Amino acid sequence: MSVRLLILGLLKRGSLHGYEIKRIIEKEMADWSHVSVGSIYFALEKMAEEGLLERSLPEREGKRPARTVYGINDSGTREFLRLLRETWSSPEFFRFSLDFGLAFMDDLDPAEVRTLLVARIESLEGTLAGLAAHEREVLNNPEVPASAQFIFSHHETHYRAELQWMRDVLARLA
Amino acid sequence: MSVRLLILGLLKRGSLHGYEIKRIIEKEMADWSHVSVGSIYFALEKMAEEGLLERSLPEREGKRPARTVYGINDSGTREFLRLLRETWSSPEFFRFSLDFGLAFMDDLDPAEVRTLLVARIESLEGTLAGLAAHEREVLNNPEVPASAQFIFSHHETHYRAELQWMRDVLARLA
DNA sequence: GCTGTAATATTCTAACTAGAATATATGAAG
DNA sequence: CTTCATATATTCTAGTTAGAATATTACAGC
Repeated sequence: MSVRLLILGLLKRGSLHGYEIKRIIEKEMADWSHVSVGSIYFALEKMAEEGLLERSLPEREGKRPARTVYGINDSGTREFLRLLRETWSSPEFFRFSLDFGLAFMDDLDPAEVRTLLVARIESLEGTLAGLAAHEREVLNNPEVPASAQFIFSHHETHYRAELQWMRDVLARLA
Repeated sequence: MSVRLLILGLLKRGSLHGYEIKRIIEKEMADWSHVSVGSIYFALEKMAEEGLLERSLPEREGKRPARTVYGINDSGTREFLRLLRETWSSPEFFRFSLDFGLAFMDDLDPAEVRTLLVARIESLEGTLAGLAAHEREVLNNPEVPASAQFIFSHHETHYRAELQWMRDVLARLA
C-alpha cells in the first residue's frame, strides 16, 4: 500500500504521468524506497478504476510516446489522508534479511561466518562514510525540507545501530 | 527469496509437510519474519518442480486432510547454501514505513503529527518493555541457540535506536 | 450427546511486484 | 553523417504474496 500513498501524495501536489512519477521516486526517494515501474503503472490504473484518480486522454508531445496524465480527486485525497494517518499509527515492523542468515548460521563453517561478518562490517562502514559526505554536501543546505532531514537521520541512526550490533556479534563469536 | 531460504533450511533438518513448516515459522520465527500460508505452499510446489525438493505421495493419518511431505535433495542443499551465502553477502537495505509518513508530514497539521509521534513513542516503549520481559524469561535459558540470541539483540538494538531517534524528532518539532 | 471453537491441512484466486520488452527521440563522439 | 548510448513512456508477462475458503477432526464445557 505504500506505493499508493507515495503516488497519491505526489499527485496531490499536481497532476503527473507515470514516467514523471517514476523519475521523482528515483531521483528523490531512491535512498529509502524501492518502487518498480510496473508497480507504478499498475497502481495508477487500479486507482483510476476505483475512482481515486482522474485519467486524461493519452496525449503526445512531438513524437514522444503517448502518455496519460493522472490527477487526484476528492475521493483520492481522502484515501491519501487515510493511508497517511494509518502509516503514522501502525507500529514499525523491522525485517532484516540477515536474520535469515543468522537463523541458519550453524549450516556454515564458523570461520566463514566470521569472514562474511567482517566483510559486512566493512561494507557498512563505507556506506556510513558516504552518508556523512551526503550530509555535508546536501542536507545542510537550508532549502532541504525538514522531512528529508528526518528521513536521512532515520536511516543514519539505524545504520549506526546496525554497525554497533554487528561489532558486538563479531566479538561474541570470538 | 527469503521464503525459499527459510523452507530449504528447515527441510535440511528433516522432511516436513506444508502445515508443519507453517507452524514452525509461526511459533519460532514470528517475531522477525512474516510468511503467509500461500507463499509456503507455492514455494514448496515451485521448488519441487525445479528439482530442489522431493515430494512424497499425499498420505493421510487417520481422517486428517491428505498431506504431501517434502524432502530436500543435493540440488536443494546446494541452492540453500548459495542463498545463505548470498544473504550474508548482500548489504542490508532498511525500509521503514514511517519514512512514507515523514515524506508527507506537511499534509497533516503539525499538532496532529506531534500527537501521532507521541503515540508511536509510547507504543514502542511498551514493545521494548515486552522485549525485556521476554529476554528475562526465555533468552537467558542456556538451551536457546546463539542464533536466536543474536536475532533478538538485533531487533532490540534497532527498537532502541528507533526510540531515541523518535524522541529526537519530537524535540526538533517543538 | 450436542455445540461451538480451535487445530489440522491444503487449495484457490485476486492483487501486486519485478523487471524485461518495446518503440521512438535526442545528443554526443568519432 | 552515422552509430551508440541514454532518455522518454508505457506495456506485458511471469513470478510471488496475501489471505479467504474449504473440509475435516479434536476437544472442552454445558
